[in-house]
Formats: sequence, structure tokens, C-alpha cells
Amino acid sequence: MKITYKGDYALKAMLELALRYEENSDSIIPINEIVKFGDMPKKFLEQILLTLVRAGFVKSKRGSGGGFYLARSPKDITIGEVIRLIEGPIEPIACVKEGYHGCADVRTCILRNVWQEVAQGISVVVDTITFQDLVGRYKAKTRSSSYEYII
Amino acid sequence: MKITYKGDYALKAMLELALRYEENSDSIIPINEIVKFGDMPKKFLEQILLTLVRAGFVKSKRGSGGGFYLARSPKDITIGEVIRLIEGPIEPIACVKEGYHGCADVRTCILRNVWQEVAQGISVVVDTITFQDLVGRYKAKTRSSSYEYII
DNA sequence: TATAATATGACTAAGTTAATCATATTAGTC
DNA sequence: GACTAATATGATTAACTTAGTCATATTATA
Ligand code: FES
Ligand code: FES
Repeated sequence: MKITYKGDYALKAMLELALRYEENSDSIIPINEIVKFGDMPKKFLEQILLTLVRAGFVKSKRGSGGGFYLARSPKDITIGEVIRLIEGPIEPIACVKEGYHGCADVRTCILRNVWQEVAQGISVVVDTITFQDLVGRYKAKTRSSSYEYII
Repeated sequence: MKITYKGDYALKAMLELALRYEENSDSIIPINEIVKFGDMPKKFLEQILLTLVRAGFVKSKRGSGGGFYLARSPKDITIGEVIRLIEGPIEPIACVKEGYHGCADVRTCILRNVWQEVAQGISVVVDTITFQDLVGRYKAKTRSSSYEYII
């Protein structure tokens, strides 16, 4: 029932890329700008971005003037996809792990059913929110928070 | 997004106690029977039961003829309470941890909102299922699975 | 008093998390 | 073409968490 920093950083990085994608879908974002946006350790973020690249969410360009950018439109990527990539399955089940045989009789295991219901509850949220949605929420928030400053 | 063995074992132990509570609310269950029910390491289970005792879900009786039993009726204990005790808060949020200052401006942090929605999705499941419910489900399952054997 | 049980704290091995370090590679710029 | 600014990638590591074990104390009953 927890998200690791790795997942947190991955989502923030994707959000930054999505924000920039909205501005200009061709722009390439150097890692330093992503670091700045999310206040993340650069070297750790490199690893995470590499994972995102290999999974096909992000593309990278090497060399001077290089950086990262979204491989697909933010509206076609849900946060659930990224969470699953980084954190593994959302099912909070222990018994599927290697070397654990679970209940003597799986058919009588009601906990597994509970975990399935929990997973569904999580899925309803994370599999319906796209990064475009996040961008929208972000903009709404920053706008209203600017008002607060002014007023 | 995961349950540890500790949580898994705690729920199984509570379920066994709830099953026995239904039979006879005064009966005291020695730890060995709980171990047998859930196929759990005895010494580890002792730790877990101690936690459950201290939290007031379970009572223990020492000495020969001793063991464990539910402190309250199974219908008054939700699995969410036990999960929170063992696993901590259900919110899958990383930034509340010690020493992590989170986003520069918390008001613009939309991830926190997402985690709150996820927590709500989980809560709807785990905070509505009591151990009495689990007992009911368990009995229904074992009944139908017995049929399968007979047929 | 012997025995069967839980209570409790200390300890530990293995795995995971959150990084860092070192080095290679690539693509522009001068 | 050399230099430089960037990512790519693998190896390594410190800290923490998990999943236990070990040793011992305490208690209640027979
Ligand atoms: S806990 Fe997984 S089969 Fe029962
Ligand atoms: S990630 Fe928690 S305040 Fe933004």
C-alpha cells in the first residue's frame, strides 16, 4: 500500500515531460530541467528515465542538445501504466511470490478475493487518469494558487 | 501496493480466531492451532499476535491451556483496522516520510490528490469488510468446494 | 514442582530501496 | 577534427525493511 520514491519520481518526470509536450510536442527536455522540476537526484532519475525509455513511454536524444521527450501523447498514457512498470502489479497480494505456496486449498482462500477487490478499487483510479488529465489538474492548481498569492 | 507476509499472516490469524469465535466465543486457541491453520512460522506469528494483543484486537491467556482469542466480536473488526495496524496507512504516498520535503509548493502537488483518491478506493473495500464477513465468505467457499469434491 | 503455554527483547540473514560512481557513447559546436 | 555537453549503462553501495530465529522470562495449570 505504498509508492516508492522511484515511482514518485517517475510520475513527476512524466508529468514534466507531459507539460512540455503540451507547449511543444517536438521539444527535447534535458535531464537537468526535469531534475529541477521535481527536485530529484539526477543519477537516480537517469535510471528511472532509462526504464521509461525501454518501456516505450519516453524517447531520448543523445549528445549535446539532447534530452528526453514523450514517445506518445499524454492523453494516451495512464498513470496506471507507469505505476505498474515501476512498482509492479497493483494487486496487494503476498502469496504469488516465488517459493510461497499460499493456502493449503486455494479455493478456500478468501483473502485472495479481497485483494482482487482492492486491486479493482485502485485500478478504477489509476487506469482512468492520463497524463493529460494530470496536466489539466496541474494547470488548474497553479492558476488558482497564483490567485492566492495575488490576493 | 503490496501486502507483506506479516499482514497476510495477521489477517489469517484473525480469520482463524474469528472462525473459532463463531463456534464458541469463550474458546481459547493455542498458537499451534493458528500456525496449522495458516501454515505460518510460529515465532514470527508470536510477534504478530503480540502486536494484535497490544492493539486490543486479541486477548491472550498464558500458561498451560492458554492461547489467544478475539477481544471483540468479529462483526466489530474490519480488515482495514488490522491492515493499518500492521502495514501502516493505506495512502500510497511517499512524500509524507521523514526528511522528505515533497514538492516545492505543496498546493501545486497533484500527485498527492491522486494518492488520496487511490486511498479512498482501497478504503471502500477494506473498511467495509469485517471479519464476520470473511467468516461468511469462508464458510460459503468451503461448502461449495466440498461439493466439488463430492461431485 | 514440572510442564505447557505465551511474553518479550535481542539478534540476523536476505532482499529492497535509493542512491552513487565510473565509464562509454553520441551529437553538436568551434 | 577536437572539444564539449549531453545521455547510456553497468557496477557498486549504504541504509532500510522484511521475515524471520534465538534465548530467556513469565505465567498458569496439572
Ligand atoms: S493467501 Fe493466497 S491462496 Fe490463500
Ligand atoms: S509529492 Fe507530496 S507534496 Fe508533492
